[in-house]
Amino acid sequence: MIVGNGRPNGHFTSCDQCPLRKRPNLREFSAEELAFVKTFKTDELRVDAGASFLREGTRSEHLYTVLSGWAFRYKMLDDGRRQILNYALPADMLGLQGALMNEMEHSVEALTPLVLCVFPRAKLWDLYSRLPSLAFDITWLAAREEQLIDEHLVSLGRRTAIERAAYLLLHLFARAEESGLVKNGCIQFPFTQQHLADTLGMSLVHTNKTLKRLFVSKAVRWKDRVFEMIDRTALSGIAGSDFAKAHPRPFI
Amino acid sequence: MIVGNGRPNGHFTSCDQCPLRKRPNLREFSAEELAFVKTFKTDELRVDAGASFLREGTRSEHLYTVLSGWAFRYKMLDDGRRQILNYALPADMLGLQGALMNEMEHSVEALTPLVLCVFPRAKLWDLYSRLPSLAFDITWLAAREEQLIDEHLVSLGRRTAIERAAYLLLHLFARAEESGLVKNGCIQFPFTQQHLADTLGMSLVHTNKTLKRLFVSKAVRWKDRVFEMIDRTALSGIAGSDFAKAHPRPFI
DNA sequence: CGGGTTCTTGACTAGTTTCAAGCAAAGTGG
DNA sequence: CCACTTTGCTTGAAACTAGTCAAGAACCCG
Repeated sequence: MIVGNGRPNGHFTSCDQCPLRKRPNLREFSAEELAFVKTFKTDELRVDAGASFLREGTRSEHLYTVLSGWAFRYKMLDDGRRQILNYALPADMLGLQGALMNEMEHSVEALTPLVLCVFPRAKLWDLYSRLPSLAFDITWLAAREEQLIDEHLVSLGRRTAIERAAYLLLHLFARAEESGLVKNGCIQFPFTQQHLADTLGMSLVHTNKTLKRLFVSKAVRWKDRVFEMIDRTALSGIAGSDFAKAHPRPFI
Repeated sequence: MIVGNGRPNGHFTSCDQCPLRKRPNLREFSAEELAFVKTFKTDELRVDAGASFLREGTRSEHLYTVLSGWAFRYKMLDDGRRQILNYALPADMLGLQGALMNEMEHSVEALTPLVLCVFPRAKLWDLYSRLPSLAFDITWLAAREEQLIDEHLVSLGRRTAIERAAYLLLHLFARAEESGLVKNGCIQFPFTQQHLADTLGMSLVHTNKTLKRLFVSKAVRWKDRVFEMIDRTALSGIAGSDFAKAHPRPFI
């Protein structure tokens, strides 16, 4: 396994022209907020796919926001069993836990090449005392993350294998869509089946067989790393539920 | 199922003499914080065991802190399958999600008779703008809740039935201990096996058989609603991991 | 064109649910 | 105070679901 190997970055996207700001579902900053965030962001980090840049048991000096790419949060048991907790896409915040608690209780690995905004944990208190609106946003992001995991917990605890798989695909697709990564129903999918298996809490073999059952239903296609949503309604039917339209959300 | 039926309460524990404040692991308030919290708490609510006082899909006008008793957060699928997400004990905050998002995405039910401090959601913004230290605490509480669920997710996804059961008992015992509910290794346990089954993501029957396997190992005893931890090390061994000593924590 | 990773498949085994039934304790009402 | 009902716990057997093992195919990279 590759150890986190971020390297500092020559150029540096200014928050003024943050590409995420253009997204319609992200809330706008006030001038004051923008000014603060510009000082809050001290660096930009690029991480190779497969590298873990936050690790369970370590303290993190920083908070990150994903600028581009996919990452995933995971935990490992001593004997190597891995559980993927959730995925992170552009505008998602990572490492908050390490900034608030003493140590990270999970690791984060880049699934694709990743660009991150770096915020020093030391300035977090500044943010809370000077920009309550941003403090509120951070709490909002933490609450939303919890909500996603709650839903995931229901899947692992109470959904059947095929419901679970369908639900996960629906979830990932919806989030990718929110991030503008979907082009006429298609999306570049960076997962291996092992990733999905470790997310679904199933073995690789059983995941493979379950996905195959899903594919014969013709609701989705997944070939050569490209995932296509063909019949979302059908997939929702298999999953047993669908997602509410995403509300506007904050980011930092 | 009983609908939330809290009734207003004649007497009202003042924050000055909050019984939780005495607990050594809870952080002390400054005079300013205490003064604010006294105005923040507008009511006290008593809920009968078995009543759901927060419900998925509704908006909650309030935030709650558990003063005494046990509650649990859960989600239900359309066909009645239930997944318990986590438990709440004294000093834990509930309903934060509803205060930040539009609607609750889970329900909360009282497991025992419950006493709750009531905070109006409308004043939350006040708190964020005037008391950044408390805002920080709320974020901390949200992050901790997420951490607990992360761990639970690992259990459901990657632990075997007996590891899962052992881990859950260890978890519940540790939290009860933190709350001062344990007296020489014994604790009044308000769960039925159905609760544990819905937490562990297993059927009632299999939960029963798994617990039995645990009991013959003599690491724990559970008779007549009293749970006794006999050999914590042995139980940790079965679970495959134990808990770090709890750090001091905030509450509101 | 290797050599590695990822995907697929079948056969077998282990783990889990479902069904069904019985028992014990606690609560209810005549 | 005693049927009677309800709730929770326990057990065994049968059916089903998921994991493990093993091996081959497909794909990707240098």
